[in-house]
Amino acid sequence: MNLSEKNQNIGISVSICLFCYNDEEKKVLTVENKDQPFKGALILPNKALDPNKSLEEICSEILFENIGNSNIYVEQLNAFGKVYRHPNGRIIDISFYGLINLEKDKVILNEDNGAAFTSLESFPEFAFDHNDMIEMALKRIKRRMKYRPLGKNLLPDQFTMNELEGLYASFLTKKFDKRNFRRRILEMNFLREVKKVQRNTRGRKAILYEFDPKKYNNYSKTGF
Amino acid sequence: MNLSEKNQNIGISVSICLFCYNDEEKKVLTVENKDQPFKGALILPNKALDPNKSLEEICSEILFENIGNSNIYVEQLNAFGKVYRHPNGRIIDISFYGLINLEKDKVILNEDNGAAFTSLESFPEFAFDHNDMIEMALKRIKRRMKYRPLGKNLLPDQFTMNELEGLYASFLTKKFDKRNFRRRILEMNFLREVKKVQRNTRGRKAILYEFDPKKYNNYSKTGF
DNA sequence: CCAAAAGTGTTAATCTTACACCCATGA
DNA sequence: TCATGGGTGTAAGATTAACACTTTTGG
Repeated sequence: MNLSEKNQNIGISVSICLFCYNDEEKKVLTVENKDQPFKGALILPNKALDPNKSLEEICSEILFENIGNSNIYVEQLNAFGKVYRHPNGRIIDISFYGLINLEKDKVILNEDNGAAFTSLESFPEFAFDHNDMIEMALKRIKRRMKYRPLGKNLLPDQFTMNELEGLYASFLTKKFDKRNFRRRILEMNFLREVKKVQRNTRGRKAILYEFDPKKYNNYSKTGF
Repeated sequence: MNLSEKNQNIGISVSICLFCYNDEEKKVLTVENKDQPFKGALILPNKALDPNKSLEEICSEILFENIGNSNIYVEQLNAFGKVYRHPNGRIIDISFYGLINLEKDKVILNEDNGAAFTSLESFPEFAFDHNDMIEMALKRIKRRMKYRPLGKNLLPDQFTMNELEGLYASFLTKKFDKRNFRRRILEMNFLREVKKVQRNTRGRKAILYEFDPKKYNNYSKTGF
């Protein structure tokens, strides 16, 4: 392939499925579509690729523009390239997904863009093929959880075992047995007990845990 | 994003890691690079994306041009998009991987392109980032094998248990215990015993098996 | 008859699953 | 004191892993 072949008149956009876990629900960062077609529709934040920037740089820009924080780890999901996926012409979308915690990670939602974290419990409808992207991202996370720990990016620094269980239940869409869950997670040995003060809540106070960064990262890289 | 943003002067290419399993080795389809830079170097077959064709259509064309057969199932691997990955300018490569059997699938290697199946046992060096692509594809296959059966596309219609074991050992880069392997595979119940005539070979004749298409396909879709 | 490759079972250890009650706290 | 949510152990069943010899066949 040489330079003359480069000018193919195909657009490339980058989009991000950024998930958080809040109020015991999983949510995704959405913006309001500003252009035709589907003006006003719910879409994933996205941006045209700049020839001089890497895919990851564009991700950072998307994040900065919509939540005022670009320091979020993302992974590539898929290139969506159907000929007729975008009514305005041929646009290939390279999508990424990432995870965030709304307390730990500073987030300032860009109101001009209609940026918001939208709950997925009620199956919102997105324009274009953005529903497919979200579905694929959730599948990918689900699969990934069988190999690697999840939670560091989604939970606050300290959390209870029940919060972690809720997170797992939500992303794996399955219920756990409290005792078995607790045992299995603790056996993996990437959690550290902190102290016994939990925020004011009814009932018995829960033990707080935090991730042991070294062990968590090891498992994160190499899998269980 | 509107049409005016489309002309970004970024090239898009599609490339394929097409694996086969032959002579008890895994091999990948390679061609000779015809252009500068790295003229003559070993590369993966690839082609510029045409604005009016889907990614999958381009895959078919690549396959047809290099092995004379476009009827090969491929899956998307990754978009490789580093700014400096290609010395001639900004080219995003969307890579796919697929599996083939050289007896079952008619293959006519395009000699003009230097098309060949190159063994991976000796760790050949490729130009550009094509080594990364192969490595990622092999990792992907490895991971996939934990959920889904492998073999239908790689083996002849009828095969022995030892051939299947060799294939698994090769792609998972680990040795198996004959007895345990046999038991586990048979328990999964997607194999059918055929008859006891095996091609002339030293030693005892082996039982031939074939995949039960329905059960194999079910597992292939839904995983174990 | 022997070299080469195919085929075959059992046991111990580990992992998974199911299951129900007591504990600490704040209102 | 009671309602709320947190915390705990065990046993049966399933799965996995380790292990070595016999069978069939062609040369």
